Amino acid sequence: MTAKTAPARPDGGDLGDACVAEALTIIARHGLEALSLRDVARRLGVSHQAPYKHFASRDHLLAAVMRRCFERFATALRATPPTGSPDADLRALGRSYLRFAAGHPLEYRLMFGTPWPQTADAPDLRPYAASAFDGLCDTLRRLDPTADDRQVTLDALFVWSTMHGLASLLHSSAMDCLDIPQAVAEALPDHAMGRIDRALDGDAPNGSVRHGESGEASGAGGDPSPA
Amino acid sequence: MTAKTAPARPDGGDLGDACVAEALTIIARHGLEALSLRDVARRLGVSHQAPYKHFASRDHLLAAVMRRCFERFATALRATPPTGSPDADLRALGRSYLRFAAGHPLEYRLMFGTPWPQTADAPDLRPYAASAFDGLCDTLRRLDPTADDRQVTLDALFVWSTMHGLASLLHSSAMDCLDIPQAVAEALPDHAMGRIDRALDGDAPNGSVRHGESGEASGAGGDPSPA
DNA sequence: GCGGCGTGGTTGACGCTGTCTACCTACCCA
DNA sequence: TGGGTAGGTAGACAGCGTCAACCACGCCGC
Repeated sequence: MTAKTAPARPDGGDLGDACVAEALTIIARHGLEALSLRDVARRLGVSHQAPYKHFASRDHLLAAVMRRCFERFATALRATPPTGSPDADLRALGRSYLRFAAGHPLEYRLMFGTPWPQTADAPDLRPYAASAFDGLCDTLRRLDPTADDRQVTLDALFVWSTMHGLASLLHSSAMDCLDIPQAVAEALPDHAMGRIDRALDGDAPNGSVRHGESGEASGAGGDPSPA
Repeated sequence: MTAKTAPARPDGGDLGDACVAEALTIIARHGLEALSLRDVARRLGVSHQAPYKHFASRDHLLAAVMRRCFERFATALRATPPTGSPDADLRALGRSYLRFAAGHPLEYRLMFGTPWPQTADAPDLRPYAASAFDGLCDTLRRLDPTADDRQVTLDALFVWSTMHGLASLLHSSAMDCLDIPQAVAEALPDHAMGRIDRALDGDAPNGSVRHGESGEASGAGGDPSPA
C-alpha cells in the first residue's frame, strides 16, 4: 500500500504532494511573489518547518511546482491529436498553446517568464520542453518534407517565438496601456497564425526572390531532439 | 542653483535620483528579486528609512526605475533614423529591439516580463510604450500604404509578438534546456525577420489563396490583400 | 526484547525584509 | 521670532527563509 512513498499523514496524503498542490494554487491565484513556504505550511495546518522535510528550500518546492506545470502544459498540447493536414495541425497546436497560456497566465509566466531556480535542474524538466518542441518540429517537417533539420529548427523557433510573444504580450501590463480595442486583441491570434502560415509557405512568392536567409551555415545540423 | 529640485545632498545629488540609479544597477546586475530598499539605502550610505522620504514604498521606487528603463528603451529604438526603405527600416527596428533586449536582459524582463506594480500608473508609462508602438505602426504603414488602421495594428502586434518572443525566449531557461546549437540561435533573429518580411509581403503568393484569416469579423478588414 | 537509526514532525532562534511611528534638524517665509 | 516643512535618523513590528535542536514513531539486526 505504497508504504514508502505515502508516509501516513492523518488526512491520508503525502505532505510533499500537498505542498506542491497548495503552492500551485497560490501561484495560480496570486502569482509567484505571493508564494511563501510558511503560508503553505499554515494552510496545510502543519508547522512552518514541516515542508523542509520534503523540500530542501523554497526553490526546491518551486522546482516541483514547475514540474507539475510542465506536465499539465504537455498534456494540454497533446490534447489535439494530429490529423491528416499539417497545416490544420499547426493551427491547432497554436490554438492549444494560446488557450493554455490564456487559461493559466500565472503558471505560464512561471514556466517561461521567470528565471528558473538553480534547483529546477534542467535534466528533470528537459523532457517536457523537448517533447513540446519536437511536436512542433514534426508538424513543420510534415508541412515541408524537403526542409533540412536546421531549417526546421529555425522555423520552429520562429513559430514558438511568435506564440510565446502573443501569449505573454496579450496579458502584459505594457499591452494594457496601449488601448488596443478588444475586438482587435481577440482577432490577433488568428491573424498571427495566418501570418505564420504565409511566412512558412514553402514557395517563394513570385517577383520577390527570397535572399536565402541563413544560407551560410552548411554543416550545423540543428536537431534538438533528445535521442 | 535648482534650489527646489536638488535638495542639497552632501555629494551634490538628489537622493531620489541616486536611489533610482542604484536600484537600476542592482536590477541590471542581479535581477529584480535582489532589489531591496534597505540595500539601496546601505549602498548610498544613508539610513534604511531615508529612501522613504522620496518613495512611498518599494513599488514606487520600482515604478521610477521602470520609467527610466522605458526612457532608455525608447532612446535605443529611436537611435536608427528612418531611411527611404520601409523594408530596411523594419529590419533595423527589429535589430535595435533585439539588441536592447540582449544587452539589458534584466531591464527588458522588468519592462515586459513582470507584472507592473500597481503604483507604476499606466498614464505615466504609456507615452513610452505608445511611442515605440506608433513607430512600428508608421513603418508598417509605409510598407503597405493601402492597409487600414485595423490591419496595421494587427500586423504591428504580430511583429511585436515575434520580436518579444525572440527577445525573451533567447534568454529563457526553457531555451537553455533545449540544446539548440549556438550557431542556430545566432542565426535565429535574421531568420525570423526574413520570415516576418515574407509574412507581411502584400501580394498573396500565387497558387495558394489565403483563406481570409479571421474571417469571422465580417465588418472589419481582415484581408491583408490590397483593396 | 531491545538499542540504534532514519523519517517526519515540532519549537525556537537568527538575520533579513518592508513599513509604521516618532524624533531631530536645517531651512524658508511671514 | 516663530512655525511649517523637507529630508534624514533610530527603533520597533511582523513576516519571511533558514538553521539548529529536539521528539515520536516504525523498522532492523542482535
